[in-house]
Amino acid sequence: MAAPESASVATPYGGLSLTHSSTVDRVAEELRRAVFEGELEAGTPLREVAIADSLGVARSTVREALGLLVAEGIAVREPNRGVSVASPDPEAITDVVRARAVLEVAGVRRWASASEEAREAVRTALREYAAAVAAEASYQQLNERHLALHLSFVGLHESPRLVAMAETLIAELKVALAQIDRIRRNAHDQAGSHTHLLELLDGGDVEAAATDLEAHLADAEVAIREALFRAP
Amino acid sequence: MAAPESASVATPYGGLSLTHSSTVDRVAEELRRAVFEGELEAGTPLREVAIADSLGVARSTVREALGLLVAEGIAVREPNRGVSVASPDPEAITDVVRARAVLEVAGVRRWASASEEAREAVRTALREYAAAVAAEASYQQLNERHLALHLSFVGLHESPRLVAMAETLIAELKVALAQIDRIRRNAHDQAGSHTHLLELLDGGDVEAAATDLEAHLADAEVAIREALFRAP
DNA sequence: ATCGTCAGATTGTCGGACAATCAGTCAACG
DNA sequence: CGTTGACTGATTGTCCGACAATCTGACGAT
Repeated sequence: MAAPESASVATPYGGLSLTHSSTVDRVAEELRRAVFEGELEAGTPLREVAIADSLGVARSTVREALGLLVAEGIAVREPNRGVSVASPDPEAITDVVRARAVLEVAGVRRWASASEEAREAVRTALREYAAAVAAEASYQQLNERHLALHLSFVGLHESPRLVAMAETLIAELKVALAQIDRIRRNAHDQAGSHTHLLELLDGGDVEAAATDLEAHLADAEVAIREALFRAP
Repeated sequence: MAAPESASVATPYGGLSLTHSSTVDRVAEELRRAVFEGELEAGTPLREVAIADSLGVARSTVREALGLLVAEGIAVREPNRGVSVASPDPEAITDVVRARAVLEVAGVRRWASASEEAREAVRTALREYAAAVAAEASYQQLNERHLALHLSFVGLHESPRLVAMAETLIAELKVALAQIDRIRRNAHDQAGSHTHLLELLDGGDVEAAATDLEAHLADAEVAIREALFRAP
């Protein structure tokens, strides 16, 4: 069903794109990076003026960037008290994991009816994760790949909005993970578990894969909670 | 598990609250209202200065409010071209309905394991919807109650984040519905269908309810699409 | 028909300003 | 001794004015 080209030829410039990076975006990106890499501890207040002249931008610009972080759940704003890095409490962890479980498990259940493209995305995400594990990559690399794999499960829905939601959930989770970065989680012996999951999927046993994933998420939740809230 | 009160008595002020309404919030709320009530057609550009001195506030305040609307999917921002009311295209409708289906159906499937509180919320939502139908309430009233009912399905997850997500999805949908408000959808002969669904749930046949809901959403999608994109 | 160029409008960003609110201190008071 | 009230400094919420960069549309030149 080709769209009727308005006379003349179709333009051959379909493959071009240009990323418009506004100052606000760059500020927000820098703040995200600082949070995810643990430079900014949870609960740290993000002072507008301090950030502004630290980055050489106007306060209004910083304000707008902070609004973005708040919308993404990376930071929280208290009226007249400013915004600070979100400090994950136990309920938040539970809720995020539960929400993720809904999105990811439902995605996995769609495995059979998903597009081959989406399925292939899962496979490559797993490959890259496994490669990072084998190469004993940095903790942050592992995290990144691991979460990307989970995101690819949601991608099986082929719904941009569901993926966007999963992304903000994962962003919130990354704030928590950044806190236990130093504690050096023992995690990431999980590569095998994920491989098993994919085998189940390719073998057609979707239900087993779904329950597997659910168990994995439940495990992850208690692991994170213990690392965070059983502090010395 | 009562929290250990730090000596002395527990404060008897638990039931107090105070809603801090910033100017930004009020501006955003006014804009939402205008969009949902059809005063602002889809695609209408939201000029910062015009809104600013129309409401008697500063431009920066309006900018921040617009940022909120964009984050909620009610409006879209194009770089250097400002923000305008989101104009739903067919893909967006499909995607929103698909995402809703995932959240709502998964919620309904949790009926048995949900808290009695959440289940009761569904029942009262249905009652209020039915009452509105019986009273031949205004089109907007019906819409409001109908969507509240669907939101209560998501509430069965008892996950604040999933509910928040469903709310933004519904907000996006309301923009579309505002467009066909004038066209006076025939809809809302659906009260019976929902009552049937609840009977299935209370009877324990969760699966039947889930497939019912799925069918209902699919119907709604084509209805909306036809009303929107088969213009005279 | 395509390409410069120009004027007008609008956004993106800046800088400064001020009242309102908040956290902390500390003295006064019952 | 615990509560209250007043003071100070810091920070946010909001406003105002300004300017460069960018988009839109028209107009004329090639």
